[in-house]
Amino acid sequence: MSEPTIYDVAREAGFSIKTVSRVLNGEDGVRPETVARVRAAIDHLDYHPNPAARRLGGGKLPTIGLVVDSLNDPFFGEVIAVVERRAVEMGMDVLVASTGMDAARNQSQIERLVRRGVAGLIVAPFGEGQAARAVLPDKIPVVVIDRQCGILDKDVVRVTDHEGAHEAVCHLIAHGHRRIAFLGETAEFSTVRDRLAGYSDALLDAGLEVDGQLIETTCWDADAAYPLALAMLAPADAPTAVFASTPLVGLGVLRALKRLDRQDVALVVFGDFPLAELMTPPTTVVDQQPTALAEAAFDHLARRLEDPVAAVVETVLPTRLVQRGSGELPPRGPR
Amino acid sequence: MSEPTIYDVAREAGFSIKTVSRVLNGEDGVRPETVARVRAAIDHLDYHPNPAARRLGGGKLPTIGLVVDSLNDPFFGEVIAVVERRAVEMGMDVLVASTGMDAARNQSQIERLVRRGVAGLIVAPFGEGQAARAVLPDKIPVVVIDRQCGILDKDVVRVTDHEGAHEAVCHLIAHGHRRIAFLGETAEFSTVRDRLAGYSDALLDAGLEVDGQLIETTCWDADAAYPLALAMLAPADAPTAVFASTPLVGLGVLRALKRLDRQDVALVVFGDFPLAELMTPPTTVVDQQPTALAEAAFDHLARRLEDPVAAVVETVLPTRLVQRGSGELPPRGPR
DNA sequence: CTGAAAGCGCTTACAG
DNA sequence: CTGAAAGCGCTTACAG
Repeated sequence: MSEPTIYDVAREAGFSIKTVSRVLNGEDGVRPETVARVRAAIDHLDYHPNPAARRLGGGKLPTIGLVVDSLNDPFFGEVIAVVERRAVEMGMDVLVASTGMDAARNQSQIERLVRRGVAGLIVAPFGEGQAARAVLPDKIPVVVIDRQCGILDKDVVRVTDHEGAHEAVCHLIAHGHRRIAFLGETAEFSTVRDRLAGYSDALLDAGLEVDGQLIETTCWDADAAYPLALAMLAPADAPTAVFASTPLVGLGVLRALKRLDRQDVALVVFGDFPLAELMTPPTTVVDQQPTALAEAAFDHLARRLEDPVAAVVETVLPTRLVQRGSGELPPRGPR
Repeated sequence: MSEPTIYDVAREAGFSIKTVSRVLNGEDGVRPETVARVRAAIDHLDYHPNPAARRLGGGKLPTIGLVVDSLNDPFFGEVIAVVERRAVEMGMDVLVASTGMDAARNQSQIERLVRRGVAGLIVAPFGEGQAARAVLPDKIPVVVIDRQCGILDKDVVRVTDHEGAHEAVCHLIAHGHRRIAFLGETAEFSTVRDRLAGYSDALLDAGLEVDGQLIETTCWDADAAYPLALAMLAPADAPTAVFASTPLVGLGVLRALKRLDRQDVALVVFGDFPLAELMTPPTTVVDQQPTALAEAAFDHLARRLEDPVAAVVETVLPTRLVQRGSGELPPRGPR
């Protein structure tokens, strides 16, 4: 009728509940024969430990908390999908929380998940250095994804922002472009700063000047990026190429290009997005490989769940330039 | 140091823990003055009830379970975002689970969430009639979204699949099309069957024949849809318009059109998708308004959380034809 | 209107 | 290698 408990398993196996608990938690110092008998009872009764009781007794929930900017975003959508699949494979589940890029909400969401008793956290952090670090708990494993935010004492999994941007801009330069715009969200984000640095370094490496007029770092989202992209691209002396530091900004640029009915402006977007291949021309991107990033993040969390004092590691995954057409356009002639 | 408990609140307020519990659960029969004193103590100590203890005592977790086909899907991404926002607003959190369109996994995911003790469930069901119904729990509120699957004793929130498809196909007919293809996933889905019926009825209403050659219902996903769409559109006597029953199928069609370098085939997709407006021509869609659907689903769940025996309701939200260009193309001439 | 008691199903700390 | 006891922080069922 009702769910079997640890007492039912103990009775069935002929041992005390403590021994069942030992088997459940993989503690050693139990005779193999005993382990087998307990396992058999567990299987026979289809017993599942009660997570609430386990939690109350002093353990953690078999649950991973995932904190991201936004839940309806293709990049984080991939991350959520991978984390959930991996979690379920090991019998855990996933509590999701979004920050909406708000510092206060970021903090309250993390506190809520910790209070719930999640066993570990995967977080796309928010803020800078001490502020970003301070809201992360120390009692449970935390893996930081996407951006480092100056956090040095947690595992971090991110991509080569500087190198990826550098490669993209070198690519545009190699195709003949000299006036290349940079459009990004606020430079509050370390990822945006890194990508901007990669952009600047690529220009300097090629002996080109970094023109502040061609740099826009207030494109909070696609709606904000659209008018800024329009303003950047409308003039007669507009740049011949654009580097968009995120898909959202890229979307704003694409809308502006559509509005201007221009298909001759070269474009590379940092971050792949669905339907990029269906744009006209198809959009060249720097692929962040969110699936690989999420897999790596989960690997690190699983490792730290087993060994909480493992050395802190920073994993920097390579990006991949995906040439689809828009990044290979030559500079247009003067109009 | 450690978190305050109900005993701390009781001591601070000068009442027993039972009275604190009453205030916490909004039970009536407590003097207003007492409520105020307890509330003040709660605020003063920044007390948060321990969910695990509450659960173990016999209550439910302050948690909503959300079960969908896939977590990285624009439609469900919107649903997840809305559900999480609403849940957090009422102090609850969200466990997500994906089924991958697999019946066994669907069942195990639901069982897992129920075992965890979620207070309620929002489910995009899977299967048909008795099979779909059987896996849903009866002890907690369940709201079914997107498709009914013959489930009659649970709240359902879905859209006008038949009418939306009917309107879309009438729209194509009004623009002069006579040979209109239907591309959909398996007819196992009631939504696909409803949309197919809407398609057929629109043709019949216009005195047109329903040609089985123009109906394809084995486009499981975008990769499967692509070759099927290619085969459908390549011949000289190909249909002049396509109705795609989901965004995934629409994506396959768009790829095929790109491959064939054709911009003269009319297209309406059931379900909006990001960047539809950036296609060439921009894609006309039947908008399912996932945000409104998710809001309605949450409203129903919240209602049923308060009143578990409320009458079962089926909510059918209207769709909205969004004309962007691809659905307004005239039939091309013979080649 | 308020409270004392028992119990939910585990875990930790201690014995043997 | 195994177990008896206490306790985690709530809730339900029962009193008064």
